[in-house]
Order: sequence, then C-alpha cells, then structure tokens
Amino acid sequence: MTNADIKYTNQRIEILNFLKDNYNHPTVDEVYDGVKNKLSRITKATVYRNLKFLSEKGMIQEVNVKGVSRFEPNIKPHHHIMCNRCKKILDFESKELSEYALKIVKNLKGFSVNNSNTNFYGVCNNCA
Amino acid sequence: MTNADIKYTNQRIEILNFLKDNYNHPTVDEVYDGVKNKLSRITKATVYRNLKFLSEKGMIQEVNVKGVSRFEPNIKPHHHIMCNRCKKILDFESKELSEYALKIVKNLKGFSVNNSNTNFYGVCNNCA
DNA sequence: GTACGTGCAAATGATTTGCGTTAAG
DNA sequence: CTTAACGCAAATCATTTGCACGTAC
Repeated sequence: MTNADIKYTNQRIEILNFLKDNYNHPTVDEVYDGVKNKLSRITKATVYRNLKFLSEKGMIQEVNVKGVSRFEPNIKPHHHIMCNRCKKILDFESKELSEYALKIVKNLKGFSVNNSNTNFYGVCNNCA
Repeated sequence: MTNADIKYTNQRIEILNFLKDNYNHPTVDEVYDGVKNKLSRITKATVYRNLKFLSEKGMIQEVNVKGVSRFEPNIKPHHHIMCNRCKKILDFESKELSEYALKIVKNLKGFSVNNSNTNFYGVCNNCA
C-alpha cells in the first residue's frame, strides 16, 4: 500500500484513510463527504483527481456500477454481488470461479483473455 | 420482438432496425448517427428515450461499460469479452458458466442471488 | 379523438480542465 | 528549489426534462 514514487499530500492520505477498511464501495461524493470533516477546504476536483490517480497506481480499485464510479480498498481480484433493491455491493472472492471462467474461454478463437470478473444480482436479507 | 402494447413510431422502428443484427454494442451517439440518415429530424433526446424504453420492454439490452451505455439486440443472458486495446466487445454465451457461478454463491448467507454475468478482458487478434 | 411520442431548448449531473497558488520531497 | 498537487471557477460531456406540437392507433 506504500509507494516511494508518490507524494503523500494530506488530501491523498485522508482519502486513503477513509477508504481503508471501508467496504461499502463509496461513490466520489461519499468519499468527498467523508474527508471534508478532516480537510474542510478540499474540493471535489481534488477527490476526483486522487481517486483516479490512486486507481491507476493500483492502490485502490474502481468499480463501475450502472454508470456510477465507486471505489474500494480491496485490490485483490474479486467478484461483486449487488442487491437490486438497496443497491448495496458485497465483495465475493472465489478463485475457483475465476479459474473456471478462464478455462472456458481459453480455446476461444480471435481473443486472448487474461482476466475476468463476475457480477451477481439478487436481493439481500435486509431487503427481502 | 413484437409487442401489441407499444406504438411503432418511425423513430422506434428505425432504431430497432439499426440495432437488429448489429453486434457492435453501439453507444447512444452511434445509434443516433446510424438512424439520422433515415430520419434527418430525429433528436438525441428521442434516441435516449427510445433506447431506454426498448430496454425496459426487454426488446433490446443495455450494457454499461466503464460508465458509458451501449445497446445490443441480443436479449438472451450472456457474457462479454472486451479488448483492452480497441475496446471492442464480443458476446459470449455459456450456460454452463452461468450455472457454475450461481451454484457457487447459492449457499452464501445474507444474499439470495438470482442471476449473474461475467466480463472477460483481454486482447483481440486484430490488436495483438 | 386521445394518449403517447417527438423536436427543441434548456436543465441537470457527473467529471474534467486551465490557471495562479501552495506544499511535498 | 523544483515539481507535482491544490483550490477555484469555468468548461465539457452524458443524460434528462418541460412544453407545445404531431402522429399512431
């Protein structure tokens, strides 16, 4: 999670801090609201720039759900389970699923695939 | 593909026509450009309204790729393979993959999942 | 004839960018 | 000291909406 090449500005640190241990997949606005308490002068542009920057550095992960960007500290490859009612997103790790999926497309002509992820849709117990 | 409850306006017909047999997953703008030849006075608002309408009716399918909506005539459940270079998207049908994925999450606590789809990433032969 | 769809222009919402200033290393 | 990041405001891009008019059925 540390990297020598990057400048650890207060803004960046607070954003990383907010995301750390936050598995709710917050949107840009939610991250902005979350760090505003600590850094009252921060702007949304800075949040956008840093979230993009940190995603590109592989320090966080961006998930796009129906046109909205969300961010999470879990950088391991994994799948997502989404509730159709409350829109909550759960991480789901399954190496065997990833491997099975890759095996299935391996002998496909015209494409060399190197990774995959699966999205699940359903209803969480809270909403059911 | 036909439905008695809907009004078949020229705009709607041309949009369906453009999408029919078009497996390139066009964006809203591409659909707009595609039908403008036939209906010079059509506006993007109409294209947006109809693509949404037809998706809700289940007559076409919307796919969201990195924040941009794309549309396709293939309404059967299926997976997608995307080229990281040229961004081309290929449909990939695999009932066994869907079934395997569902089986894996079936005994997950806190969520009742009813469908899934897998996205694959790689490089197509054209780009490789 | 009536309800629904359309074209147009304006509104909204998300994200990006130019620029002068500030701070990390 | 130098370069990258910040804050601010304005720009851009995708998508939606209100409204008067038109058209499918």
